[in-house]
Amino acid sequence: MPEHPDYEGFALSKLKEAGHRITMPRLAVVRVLARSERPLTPNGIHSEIAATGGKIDVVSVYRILSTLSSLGLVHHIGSVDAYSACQLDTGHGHGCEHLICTSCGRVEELPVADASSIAVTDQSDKAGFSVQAIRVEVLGTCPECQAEA
Amino acid sequence: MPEHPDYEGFALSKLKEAGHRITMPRLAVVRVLARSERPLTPNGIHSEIAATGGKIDVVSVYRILSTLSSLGLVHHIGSVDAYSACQLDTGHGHGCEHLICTSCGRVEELPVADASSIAVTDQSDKAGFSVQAIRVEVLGTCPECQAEA
DNA sequence: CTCGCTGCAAAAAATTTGCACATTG
DNA sequence: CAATGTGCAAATTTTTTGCAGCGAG
Repeated sequence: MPEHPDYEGFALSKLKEAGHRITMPRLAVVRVLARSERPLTPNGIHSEIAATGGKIDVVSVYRILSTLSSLGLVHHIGSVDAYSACQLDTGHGHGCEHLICTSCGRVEELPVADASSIAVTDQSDKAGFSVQAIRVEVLGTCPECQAEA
Repeated sequence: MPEHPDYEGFALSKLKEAGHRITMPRLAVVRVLARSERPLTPNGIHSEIAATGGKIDVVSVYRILSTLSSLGLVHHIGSVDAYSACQLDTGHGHGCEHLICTSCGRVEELPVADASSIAVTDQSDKAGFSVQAIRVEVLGTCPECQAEA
């Protein structure tokens, strides 16, 4: 049950669109990200690929992540210092919200409903701040983990 | 014009309160953080102290940051991978919002007005998610930098 | 005095860079 | 065939750990 319906296709077309080549290492990274329910570190991605019989250098993982990142295809999640596939159209310039379960580590990605309002709403004295992007990380416990407890 | 009125006093009493000793290295780190308008990396803090004639090992900076962090006295800002002084009372368990100017690097810290509502409001289907903490990073341009442009 | 904290030395981990070769389009 | 991207080796940078001695309370 991949978190992203067709992240692979989505990512590959974005890559092409940006004039990048579809290579095996890139495919491998994209696939691993697509299937992972939790954010992965560069090392995690590398081992994941290795575990699946794939062969790729960690260095390439870094480079590929950086490429994907510039295309908005992955998000670096600060609070856990790892990367997660991102399929939201970042075209509208806002950002997205991550629900991070501190128990199972799973990450849900959601569009920030009304990005700029978060910033502006609660502080009228900061209203002059022009919002380019927003990143929201919500740490907590997902329903499943609550049930287990 | 320190961003934090009396961060030094605030931090020191929090440290004591938690049974920690007030040492010179800790004082130095707290002061640098209090006076910095932008988030600093461990290295940045170290050089800043050195520049002021202070003498401290980077290792200590790491350890001190970790202590301060556990007391909620500093926040690690993911999108810039640096630390910023934090004076908000984190007692209410929510979190805080950072306005980060991508032009000058300055950071404003604000309490998240209605933390859980951010998460719950915009996705009723995720309502089962129990929120422990929220981190919001708003990237954009501050009024001053807009004026300059 | 005593225990916590620091500095120093060193190890471990993470990230970046240079370059020759392989591969995609 | 012509870039572009990869692997490998190695350098850098960042972060962690162990331990003996200093110093705050």
